[in-house]
Amino acid sequence: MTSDNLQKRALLIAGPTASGKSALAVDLARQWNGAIINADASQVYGPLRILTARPLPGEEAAAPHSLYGHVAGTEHYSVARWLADAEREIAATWEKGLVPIIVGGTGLYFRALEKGLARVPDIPEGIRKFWRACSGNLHAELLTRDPAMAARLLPGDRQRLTRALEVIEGTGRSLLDWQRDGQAQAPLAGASVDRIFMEVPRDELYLRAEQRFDQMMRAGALDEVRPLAGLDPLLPMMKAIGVPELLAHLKGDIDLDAAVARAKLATRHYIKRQLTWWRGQMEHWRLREE
RNA sequence: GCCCAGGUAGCUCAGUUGGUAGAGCAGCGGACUGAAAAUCCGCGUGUCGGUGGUUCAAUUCCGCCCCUGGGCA
Repeated sequence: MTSDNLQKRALLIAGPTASGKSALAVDLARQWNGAIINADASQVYGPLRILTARPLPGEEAAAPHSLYGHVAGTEHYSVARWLADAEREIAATWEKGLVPIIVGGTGLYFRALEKGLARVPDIPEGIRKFWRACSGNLHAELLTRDPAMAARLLPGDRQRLTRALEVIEGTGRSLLDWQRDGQAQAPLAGASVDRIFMEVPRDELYLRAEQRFDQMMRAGALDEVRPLAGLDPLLPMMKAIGVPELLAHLKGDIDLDAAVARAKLATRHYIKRQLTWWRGQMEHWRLREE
């Protein structure tokens, strides 16, 4: 029996943070004979077990889990790396005759999974570092090198301007052209896909997220963050909710209550952005009331 | 009880030499192609504590009352 003879299936579960995705994933993994694959950008980082609400060892034992905590905190993970990892895990899951259940809250990852991602060559490290460190007027720089791309970006959006600049310099072509070339990988093409978006009233979500942060504090979030103090604050892991806030407290800049309040606020803002993403980009998802 | 300082947006406050008011934060809406738990953009009518008076006009000036904080007794 080969996998070609079977209808390939996949289940996608998405939703804002604290909406109960992980628990549902485990339930469905048992029912469907599934294997859970993480689609949450921060949960990939090894050092952040508590603060990213990664599944507990007991939960991980209940069904196969992958792409959780498999990246070092000093690495620059990315959508492209995740997509490659996910593609590999999905294929391996199908090989074993299991149903991949992709669970997470990172909208961009799901977008890449379903619609693919432009195939842009790797940018030399030196070029990436240069633009990330550049403190000048990035929009003006881009305007002279790649006006078409500059026209699509706002002057304040340094992150996207940085990306556009490194691509035009590193490849000699506009990111716009790379994107127009079409999307390369689309691991789920040809598979039968079910999509679930966790629908929870916003007030309820905000409340749960705040309670969950208190639990994280009790579980030792401060100790989890303490060893990270010397790392480059520009590393993606260092921007995970709770990390900058708790580090600021450990440095003595703010008291603990203020740090906790800020982290909770950051979580609410994040939830709001997640809801906006799915409203705008993922209308084809079916809602599930939890 | 007396004196002083305040009572303006959900919160912290600014302001109007009298022509009914605006910042930050919160909140809300939006964008999103290799950092995405990231990065960015947009949205400000509220009995200006209450009530009487002066005035063409009061949130602004005056009287009284209520509330809050501080001080004196």
